[in-house]
Amino acid sequence: MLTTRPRGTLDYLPEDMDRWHQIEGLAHKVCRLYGYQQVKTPVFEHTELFERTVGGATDIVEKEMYTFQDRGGRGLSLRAEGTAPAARAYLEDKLYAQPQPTKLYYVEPIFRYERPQAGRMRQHYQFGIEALGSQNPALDAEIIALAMDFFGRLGLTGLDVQINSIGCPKCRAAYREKLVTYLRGVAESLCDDCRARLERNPLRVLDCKNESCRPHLEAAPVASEHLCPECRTHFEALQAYLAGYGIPFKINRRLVRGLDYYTKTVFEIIAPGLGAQSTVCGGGRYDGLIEVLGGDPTPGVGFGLGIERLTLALEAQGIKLPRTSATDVFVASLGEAAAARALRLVHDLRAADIAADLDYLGRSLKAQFKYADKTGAKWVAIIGDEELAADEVTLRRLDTGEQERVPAAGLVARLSEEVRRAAAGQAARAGEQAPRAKGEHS
RNA sequence: GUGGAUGUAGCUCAGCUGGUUAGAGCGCCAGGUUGUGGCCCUGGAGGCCGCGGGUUCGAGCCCCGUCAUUCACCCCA
Repeated sequence: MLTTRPRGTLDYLPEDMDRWHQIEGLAHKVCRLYGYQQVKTPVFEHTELFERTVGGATDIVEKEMYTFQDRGGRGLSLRAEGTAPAARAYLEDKLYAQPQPTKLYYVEPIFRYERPQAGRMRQHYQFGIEALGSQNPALDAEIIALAMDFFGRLGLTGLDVQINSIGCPKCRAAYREKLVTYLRGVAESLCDDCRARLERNPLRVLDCKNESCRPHLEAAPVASEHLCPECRTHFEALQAYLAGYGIPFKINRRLVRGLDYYTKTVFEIIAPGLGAQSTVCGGGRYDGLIEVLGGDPTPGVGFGLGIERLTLALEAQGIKLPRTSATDVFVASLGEAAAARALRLVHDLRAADIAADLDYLGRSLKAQFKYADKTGAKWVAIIGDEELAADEVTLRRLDTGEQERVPAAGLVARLSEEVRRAAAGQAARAGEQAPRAKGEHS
């Protein structure tokens, strides 16, 4: 083999795509229910978009971006994060001139140069939403509710919602000073990483996982207890709204997100059974971001939701989504004349929106049956000499083994009816499932 | 970037203290019925034992390097 897929990337194979389409389809559906509209932005952006918004002192910008120059000498980077491109599009494409607030979503790949591990890929997909133009805490609650609704409809349980507030630039400056003063006092007891972070990004010291730092950080001042009145009111309102949605949550006073643009609300949704990378959804408010990009002050709030981690969570809970891509009918034939007839029949079936397939390997009838069975076909239509003479086909249901002779001319109409009935049954079952899954979270 | 584990058939793995033609189960293909799937039986195809070097009469097994996978740290979805 000449080469393999690059480290930290995944091939999505046919067997994966049913689940993928259903997850993405559900994202489309839930977003429509909540009034969010889809955008697609380029896979690469000018590097400064990420440098200026995410922050130059963050790991993402310092060491994780796929950055390159194009042939015209432009400095570009593969999308390292979802919010900044969406915010850029909002400003550049003047979405602020549309009815407000602007509620957007996307399902797109993100690229970060990291060491791969469970739930971490160099290319991964995020379903993200962004609500721009309102600082109403009800919107912070809405996006959390949307995420939980989405998870609930997939049947996921045991999710843990953690929220915090890191304040606005006003209260954060005062708090930051207080924190740095405290940390300097205990600096000698902290690990090397923390001492370095103390100067560059002191808030991050708080969620250091190093055991030796823990005791010294217990007494450190936390942001949520040093909020200005506006931020405190916002945080309290968010909690009231979440309660109103019936969403259980925990306040995690050490939750600090690593991106510079966050203000006020930050949150994570953690799924059980994922190993070390257990956050399936993370986000928060970014009221200063649009200004950094050169626009008028415009508040915003959003989240990113990792599709690969979601998939791991579904597997951990044994949740299998139904197969949707199988062919409806396999047309088996015996002999050359019958094969020619089968070809025409398949053509007619497909024209009538019935998924039909046939043998291309000259296989025995038995082998054709095995193939039909393994590929998930629901029916096999058999054409042999007898059927050819009578202008009929033998139609067999593979799940029940029921078999009958039907006129060839009536096959399309007959199967159309069956396929429609099956689809209606499936829709009804899906409809029953949703409220029950949703109820498990309230 | 740091640390640990693992690389043998498409998949999951065996392979005794280095010793002749490298095995199993599942999967794939075919046959058992020249008109019928799932179960069963039989047969077949498929492996430069990740790659490169070394030790040895002899290496899948030992040593070194390298690449890849994987888990964890950092950080993130």
